[in-house]
Parts: sequence; structure tokens; C-alpha cells
Amino acid sequence: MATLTEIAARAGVSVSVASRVLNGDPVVRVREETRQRVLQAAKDLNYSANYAGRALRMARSRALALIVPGVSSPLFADLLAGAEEAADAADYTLLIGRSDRVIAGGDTIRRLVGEGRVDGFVLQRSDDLSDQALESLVANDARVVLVTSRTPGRRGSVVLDDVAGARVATEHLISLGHTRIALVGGIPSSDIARRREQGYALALHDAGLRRRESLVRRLGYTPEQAADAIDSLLEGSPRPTGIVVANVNGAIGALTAMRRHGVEVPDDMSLVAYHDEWVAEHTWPALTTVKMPYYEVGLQAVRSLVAQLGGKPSEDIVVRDPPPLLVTRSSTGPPPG
Amino acid sequence: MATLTEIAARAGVSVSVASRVLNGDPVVRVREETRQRVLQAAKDLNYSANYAGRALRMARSRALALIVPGVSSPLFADLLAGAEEAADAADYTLLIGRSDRVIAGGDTIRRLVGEGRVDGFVLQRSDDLSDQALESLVANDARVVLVTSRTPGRRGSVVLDDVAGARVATEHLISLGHTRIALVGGIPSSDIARRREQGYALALHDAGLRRRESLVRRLGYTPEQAADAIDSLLEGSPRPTGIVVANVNGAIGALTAMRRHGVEVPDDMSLVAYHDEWVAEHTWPALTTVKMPYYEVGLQAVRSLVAQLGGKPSEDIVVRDPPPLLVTRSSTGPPPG
DNA sequence: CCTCCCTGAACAAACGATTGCTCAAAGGGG
DNA sequence: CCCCTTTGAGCAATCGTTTGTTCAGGGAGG
Repeated sequence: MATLTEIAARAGVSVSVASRVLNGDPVVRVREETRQRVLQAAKDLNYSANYAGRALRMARSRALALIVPGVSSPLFADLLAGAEEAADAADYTLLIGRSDRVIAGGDTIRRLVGEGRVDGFVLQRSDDLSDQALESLVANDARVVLVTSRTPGRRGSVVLDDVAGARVATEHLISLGHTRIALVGGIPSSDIARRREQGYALALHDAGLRRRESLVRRLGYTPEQAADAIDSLLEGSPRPTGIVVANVNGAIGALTAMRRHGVEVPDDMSLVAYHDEWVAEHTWPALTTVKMPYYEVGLQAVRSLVAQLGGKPSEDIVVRDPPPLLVTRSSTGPPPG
Repeated sequence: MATLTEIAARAGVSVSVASRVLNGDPVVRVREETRQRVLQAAKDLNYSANYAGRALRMARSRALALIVPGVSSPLFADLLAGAEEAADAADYTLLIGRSDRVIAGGDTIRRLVGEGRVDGFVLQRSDDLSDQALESLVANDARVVLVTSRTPGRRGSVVLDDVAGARVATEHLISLGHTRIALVGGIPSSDIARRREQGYALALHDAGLRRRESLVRRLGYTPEQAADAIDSLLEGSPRPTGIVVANVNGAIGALTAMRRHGVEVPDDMSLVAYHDEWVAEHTWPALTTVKMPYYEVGLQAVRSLVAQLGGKPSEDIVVRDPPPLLVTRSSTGPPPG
């Protein structure tokens, strides 16, 4: 908790010299010996610049917020790791907030930007954060980058290549010989869900397979919603032999539902999930998944935000590198018969 | 981004009056009409006090950090929710940090306190955060409250009632008629693991059952470590008929291992896990668990920290309310035969 | 010897909010 | 009519940094 004044006193210089030396100000003109004295004093007193003083003077907090719907997913852990990496590299502090608190009227987030605690934020929308609520957040002059999801009319986003990811999942089933392939997808109002469905459709089309509306469900990504989708698919006819579940949490609910129906996976029916997380390895049967590059999304999002703060125009990025990775486990196999 | 100066100008008063009115300073003496003008001006301009200015003057950031080993567990989500609740109530902003970054030499955390960005923090140690590293963190005059785990010689902690929780798990198996009950526990150097083992031992003792060292494994909480523990337990003799796994992640690995050995759960062997999270409902079979009050730990930890910042002495709390809750699902049943 | 320029460093003004003091005007009591 | 108290509000210092500007001294060139 040493102040710059104390450093200066100990080094026998003025605060301005101390400041310039410690910040490596290119304008500085000091004797090497003086410079060393300042550096030594700072080290002795374990100095680090008081955040409030600096932020006040600079009108910049050098902090960024990562605001997400839920904090408890391994997917989020990857996103966070990437974001932290980029924030560290740019010498920003990264704060974490939950977007449901934005909705809940908790003004945590609003205060974060309103009080100038952060210079900008990376926002992963939850499906129930309305466009309007979003805009009210963004109304302040804080800079924003959206991740995984986009909003028409708003620039600044980093998203996964959902089309390619869903395509990889679908093509895996096709290559195993499946022809009746169902999709358990997200709600149609979500741009993410639409992109994934598009990838699914493209894969079918390229393989010369017919896309049947009766094999598509658009209920949502929770285990319960996916279970409902499975119930309904199993009642229909013809039954699919392979299912693409557009989210790993949904796939877990799907497995439960299929077990309830006495459907053996993968002997009776194959299941491939979009997204990979550790629990996929421990379900029964272990889930075949498509791993998407969340780490890179976090990384690029923060980089893009920092660039924006530096005055660069905002950009819309699709992360294609690394490409979606098929992780083959035990939930997929050739169709029965 | 309106400043106090702008508010004052708009209301036709001095900044000092504006400040006092907006902060409800009891010393203030203003005409009601003047007061209203200030309030109105603040509302018109959507004023919120600049954080840096206030923090500088007050030498307080009114921010707290919650520092945890990993961010991707539903258990953490509960802890976080409680902490946020308490922080909001006390009008503090809550930041989140990862303790592995403390170790990794990333000085994110050190900066958090060194630069005065936070007034104190709640720390959940990871097992590999050495006492020494901990002390170096705490060396600064920032206040700290430890959660879930304790360190001898350091005051200020909030922990679960691990003894009671492990006891509930064990007693559940006892009440089903099991007599050969194994424990898959954590590493002995952890105080958490020791308390859970103690609860297990107490339950056996109270039921008049013999505690056999050959039925205890102390490898750790990851799925892999628990799987190893199961492998070794199944080779031994006599085989247990019921197993307490001292962590839900471990239980998932245990299920995988038991399936590999052809052991039917719960017909051949019962499994009860310490900690409840949503995935426990979707494993096969669904896991019987003991739910622990993580939310309250977060709540109490922040409350205690805030009290400490207010000058109160630090305290060591064991959260006993609500008590451990047995969630019965499908992984437990009477012993075979 | 005078002037000019460079070096090395200090001065001082912000940034926005808080808070102890001061101060003018009004009101009341003697 | 004068003095004292109370009311209502403004003044100004301060927190720790950054940064544009000033300034003293010394050396070099004319």
C-alpha cells in the first residue's frame, strides 16, 4: 500500500519522475542512476500503483467484464480461460458477472459500467435477455462484444462456426450408414439454433438425403426439453436411427429418455452431441460429441474488445480455427439391421 | 457518465451540497425544495457516482473478490449465488477470480488486492495451494475469509458441516441394512477429507459396526481417482456392499468403474455420493446424494467478511443450517442376498 | 564573455467525490 | 436596537496518479 509519494521520497526524487520511470514514459529524461534508485525504492516498498488514483486520472479502469448466463458449465470454463488469457496479455483485469442478474433487476451489471468500474464487456446473452434489455445495457458508452450469439443491427461479435459443427456431427452419422437422422435442436428464435439446423440440413443435402421435418424438434437445450423431444420422436414414424442433439446437456436428458423407452444406444439408435465436456465421458454409454473451440471464442472476444477500446472499428468474427473436432465415444454406431 | 459537478450545476447548488444530499449525509442542512432539485437533476442525468473518484477519496473500493479453484461446478454456482446475495445486501460489488491463477504466477489476484481493487476476499483453496502461497496472498492487509477448508493458525473461515454430511450418507446405507460399507475419500492431508472420514467413522461406530481400514480409500475426488479406488476395493475381500463416495464427481467415475467390473448398482452394490448436483439426476443409475448448503456458505462468508471490514473480529463458522439433506435416487438399495 | 541549447528534474493542474470549516442571512431574545 | 444562534449553503483541502510545462545548471559555440 505504498504510494507514489513514498517511493519518490525514498528515492529522493519528485513524484513526477517516479511516475515516469515506473511507467517507462518515453518522454522521461533521467540519469540511469536516478532511474535505478526509483526502481529499487519501488521494489523495496513492494509498490503497485493505486488503482483508484490511476483510474481517476486516466478515466479508464483497465478492467473488462465477462457477463454470462450461467457460470457453472465446463463450456464456460473454457471461454473464461481464453478471455483471461487475452485480458492478461493486454494488461486488463477481468471481472465476471451473471447476465441473469441484469434481468433480475439487480443492477450489479449496470453499476459495473455506470460507475466506470469496467471499460467494456463481453456478453453472452441468455435466451431470455431481450433485445431491449440488451440495448439498455449497451446504451452507456461502454463497449460491448457479443459472444456465441449475434443480434441483427448490432456489430461486435465472436461466434462459433455452428454450421460447420452441426455438419460434422451429422456427417458422422451419415458416414456410419444412417439415413434417417433426427435433430434435437434449440428454439427457432435463437440464431445459434438456426445455424446449427442449417449445418444439419447442409450435411443431409450434400449426402443426397432427404430432410424430413418430422425428424426435427426445436424445444431447447435443457435435459428435460431434450427428453421431451425424444419422447415425441420415438412416437413418430418412421423412427430415426440416428439423432443429433444440438447441445451436450440436452444429450444427457436424451439418454435418460431413451433408456426409459428401452432404446439401446447405440445398438438401436445412435446419438451424437454438439459440444464436449467431461461428463460426456462418464455417461452411459459415453457420448460421441463434437468439441467446439470455446477457448478461442473467449480469446478473440477479449482481443476484439481491447482493439475496440483502442479505437479500432468493431468486428464480427466467426471462429473457424481450430475446426470442430469429432470425439468418438460409445454412443454412435452403424444403424440396426 | 454525468459527474457530480454537472448535477450540482443543473440543480444550481455546489458540489458539496449535491454530494451530501445524494449520500443522505445526516449532517446535511438543506431546504426540502433544494433537496428535491438535486435528486431530480441526478435522475435526469442518470447519475451514478464515479467509482474511481469515490474509491480514491474513501480509500475503499467497496468491492470483494471471491476466489475459487474452479469455476465450472454447480456447487460453485450455489456458493456464488449466496455470496452475491450477501454482497448486494451490503452494497458491495463482487468480483470472481480463480485461485489456480494465483499459483500459476499470474499476479491477477495479487494485483486485485495490491492495487486496492478489492477490500478483501473470500478464498476457497485448491488442494495444491500451499500454506505458504496462501500466506503470501494474505500478507497484504486485505482481509480474508476462507471457505469450505481451514488452515490451522489462521482465523476467519466458513465451512460445511462435513462430519454431519458424511454421517448422513453413511447412516443411509446402514439403515438399508448394509454392514460392509466402504469409503472413497479425499487425500488425508486435506482437512475436508479428514472431517468426512470422521463422519463416516462416527456413523459406523454409533451403529455398532466395525470400521475396517481395508474398506477405506483416500485417493482423491476426481472421477479417475475414484475409479481407481473402486478397482482396488473390488479386488479386496470381503467386498463392500455399500460405498460412500465423498464427492459427486468421484461418484460418477465410480459408476463407470463399477460398470466396467460388471457390478450392478444398486442390486449388487449401493453407492451414495457426498454433494448434489444436477448431473446426479442424469447418471445411470441416478445417484443418491447428500446435498450440502453451499449457498449458505457463500452467504455467511461474505457477511463475515463485511463484518470484519467493519472492524469486527474474524470468526470461524460451521454452517449447520440447513442440515445435510439426503436426496434418494436409484443408486442405493438393500444389500444383496 | 555572452548566448543558446540540452539535460535532468521539479512544479502544478487536473480527474471526481467527500467532508470539515467557514460564512452570510435570517430570526429570536433581551 | 444589538447580539447571538440557527439555518442553508459554499469553500477548499484531500485522496494517488499522470502529464504538460517550467526551470536551473552546465557545456559548447561564436
